[in-house]
Amino acid sequence: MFRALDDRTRRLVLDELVARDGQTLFEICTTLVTRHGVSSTRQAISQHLAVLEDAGLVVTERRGRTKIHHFDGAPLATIAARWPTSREDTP
Amino acid sequence: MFRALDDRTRRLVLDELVARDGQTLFEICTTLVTRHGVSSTRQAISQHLAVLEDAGLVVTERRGRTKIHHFDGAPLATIAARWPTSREDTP
DNA sequence: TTCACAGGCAAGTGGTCGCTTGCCCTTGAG
DNA sequence: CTCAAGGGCAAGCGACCACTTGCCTGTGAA
Repeated sequence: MFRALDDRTRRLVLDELVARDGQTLFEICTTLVTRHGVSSTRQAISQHLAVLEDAGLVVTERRGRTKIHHFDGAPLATIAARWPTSREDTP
Repeated sequence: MFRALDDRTRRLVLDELVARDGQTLFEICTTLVTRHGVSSTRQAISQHLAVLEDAGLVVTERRGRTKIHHFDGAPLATIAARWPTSREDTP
């Protein structure tokens, strides 16, 4: 999961899915190109989505011949559970 | 900072600093070897600490000829600020 | 002052990552 | 049925990363 976050494009994909949940692959491609300055092939985005998916940050849902992508922030909780995020350890 | 988290050894270093704050380089090396199964050179750990330091996750403090390392979880807050960690977005 | 200790700098190397290219499979529309 | 749309699989390539090796710089103790 930490590897999934270590990429600017993947973080932008997460941003986009948080902004508009339930997008398809092509929608993500176009919004990434237009809104953010990302110019990548469809395959690149597809591989990024695969990494995000098996990191648990993105859950997919087949809908006919399209594939809907949803954001899931649950894995991020392991970060806050592992290290103290702020000054709350020994006050 | 995301790159700093994308490494098992660096995450273990953070664990060690959370467990016992204010260790030197050699202390971190020995505790990493004894407590966790890490076998790395001193140079490797030094480079890891450098990455963690300029990610802001570790702050150093020169004390004579030794260097004390402190953990700082403040940069982790940017993660929770950027994406919803749990189901709190649109309830 | 002298010397051992804690740490830093720099180059080289094997491995992994991100991206591209090319081809294929499944599904819904006509 | 026919065929184009949405997406997946796999190989190849360039670039970055983690680690090692070797040498060097300050600093405190004897």
